[in-house]
Amino acid sequence: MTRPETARDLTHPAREDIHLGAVLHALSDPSRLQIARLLDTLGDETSCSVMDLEVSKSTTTHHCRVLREAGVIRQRYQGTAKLNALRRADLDARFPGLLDAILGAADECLHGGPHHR
Amino acid sequence: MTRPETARDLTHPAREDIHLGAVLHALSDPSRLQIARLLDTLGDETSCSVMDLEVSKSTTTHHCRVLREAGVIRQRYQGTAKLNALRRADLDARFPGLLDAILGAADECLHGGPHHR
DNA sequence: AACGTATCACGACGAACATCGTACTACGAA
DNA sequence: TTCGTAGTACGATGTTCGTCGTGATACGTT
Repeated sequence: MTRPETARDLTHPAREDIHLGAVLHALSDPSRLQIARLLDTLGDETSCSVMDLEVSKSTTTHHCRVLREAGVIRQRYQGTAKLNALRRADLDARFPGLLDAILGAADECLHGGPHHR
Repeated sequence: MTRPETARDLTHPAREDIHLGAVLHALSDPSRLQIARLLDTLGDETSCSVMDLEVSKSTTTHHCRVLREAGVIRQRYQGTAKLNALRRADLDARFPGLLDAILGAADECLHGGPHHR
């Protein structure tokens, strides 16, 4: 039956409406940065459920929403699952080098040095 | 009271103690991003007072403090003035390409819009 | 249709943040 | 020493954020 289209609409900002401040803020949270890293390593068809974050399910949903509204990821439904993908092409076009620098820095940060935890 | 020599001690994180999340969060604020851009264009000996931000003096002080504690800028006193400098060498060493990507994106962001200049 | 699974929307709550004004300190010059 | 300038510290306030639990929704399978 035709559902009232209000339910599963996912709004994404257009490429030119992606704002630097929003992207930086979105990726400044450790959970969200990890989501971005996961999507970068696991590929473009990663469901929310496979991300094993240290927060609850609803919080994960919230973080994915923030990332989507900032233009960092794209989300689409496939059955009961929601697949997430980095908007690499859009981000690279709008902010060249930014995504690579941040993801590279995150890798460096997490297992590159003798830092505590 | 146990006041050390002067109240003008400025604590900076060591290069290894600069954290990506703190840097991204610091630069996600428009005022702080602008401060970083000013320091990038005006050079390493820029006083707080020449930054003409749309916020009050005490708020500017606060933003500079956040940037310093995140490791983005270095501050030192010279007489009554406090000079600010980007910690470009430290940031480039720790997060290669990050600062350039962010500053470049900020320029793109501000000059690409439908505004003058 | 009924059920189970995956996900979301909503509301709540404490923590963190951005902002301000005022009172204060430090330094150089008169 | 007195004064003016540059910047700080502190407290207050309204806002945003991160987190959670609960109830609802959509989809595939039975």
